Amino acid sequence: MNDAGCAEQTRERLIEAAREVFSEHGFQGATVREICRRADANVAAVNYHFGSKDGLLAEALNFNQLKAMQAANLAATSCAEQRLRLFIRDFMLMLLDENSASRQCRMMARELADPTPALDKIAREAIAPLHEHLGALVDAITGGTLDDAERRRCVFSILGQCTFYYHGEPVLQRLYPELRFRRDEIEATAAHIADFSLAALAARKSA
Amino acid sequence: MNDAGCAEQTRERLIEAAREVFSEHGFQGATVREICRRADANVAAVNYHFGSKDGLLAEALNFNQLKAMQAANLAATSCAEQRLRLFIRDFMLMLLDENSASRQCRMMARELADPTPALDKIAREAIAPLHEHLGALVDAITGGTLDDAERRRCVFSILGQCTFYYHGEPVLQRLYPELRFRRDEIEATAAHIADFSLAALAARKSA
DNA sequence: TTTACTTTCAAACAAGCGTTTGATATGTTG
DNA sequence: CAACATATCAAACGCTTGTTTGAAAGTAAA
Repeated sequence: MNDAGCAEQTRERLIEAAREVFSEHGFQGATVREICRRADANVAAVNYHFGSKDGLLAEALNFNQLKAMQAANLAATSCAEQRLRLFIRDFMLMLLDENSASRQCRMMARELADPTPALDKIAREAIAPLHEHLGALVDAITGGTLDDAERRRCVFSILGQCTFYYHGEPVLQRLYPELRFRRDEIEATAAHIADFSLAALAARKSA
Repeated sequence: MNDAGCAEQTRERLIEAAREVFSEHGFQGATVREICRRADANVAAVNYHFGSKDGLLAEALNFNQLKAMQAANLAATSCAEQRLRLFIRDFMLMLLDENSASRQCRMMARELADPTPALDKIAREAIAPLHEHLGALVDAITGGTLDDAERRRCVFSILGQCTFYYHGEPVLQRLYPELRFRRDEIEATAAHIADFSLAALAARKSA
């Protein structure tokens, strides 16, 4: 063991600080020095404990909340339509609610447009299951009448509506300064996206 | 005047190269040296002609194509539904078609998630009119039955579906390597988004 | 030609980055 | 105790970044 830090604690503090900084500034924009400053650790600590900034990112990635969301949604006994509603709500809260413990997931969204060494892992372990889950929901709602390309496009339409609020936040804040994403606004937005998407899927079903 | 460069030509080459590099790597990711290399100019040329990298970005921004798109759409005599179809098609081609002369617009999309000194100008001069144009279309399609918040959310739903393919491209390439956004695929995608959105708006109308 | 102005260029600058080093202190093990 | 491994730290390294400098080359006006 060591002094006050008590060994393993520095590692944990670094991971937590990394999740903060990565989610705020993205991988490129985040600096090792800033992470260490927030973790009250020396600059060399990152390379000592994780080998590199890349290694820290890999350790900081955590898909547990996303997996838990999907598991809970699968376990729900509601109909497919209602499960889509719930899923969109949970997903939007994860993306937008400042108070939720979702920093480790927001890190992902940050990197989507700007590949990092960890994007392969993110795509494989987090986003692919997300697409599959939504694809199954779309199939259940439309009665399995869509071919692969159509189902995929429907999944993209739903995800696109959700992630728009995340990616476009800086612009939305400028254009609509009065728009604040408090919990009730997030839920209303999620309800809109669910309504919008279910109406569109219902049209697919009858067609 | 000067030697071969003929004065003003260096400025123009720098702007053109800047549009290329900014649209490929974003403002942060782009380097002055890379821009000057492509423009066959000295590193100091950017600061001589534009004062700074920021100044170059401001000069390189160009919303003409976006404005032309909206003007053409306004001039169309079709019904609102058809005009939304056309608009989504044009917008998607602008965002995704490598062969179109749309680099100056793709620069914008790059910056949306990562504010730069020029984001205020982009939001004010390019994105706000875009939102207004789509809002008017949504109003025409739904018969003006929506309140401000609902209309805005419908606009966001449409824009979100479109920009998803742009922002998520690196991930989509990893998950669906066979997916190539050639012109026909872009048009099919645009048709899907229009179908999806019009079905959802039709449900709003009757409600 | 001389003078003044514009433009280009190689070189350097200061700052920030991720990373490495070598010393130092601490705890564990023989 | 001595020997060893672990963890931290200040300092520096090597590199890249945007920017600045001062000289050189060209053109234009006096």
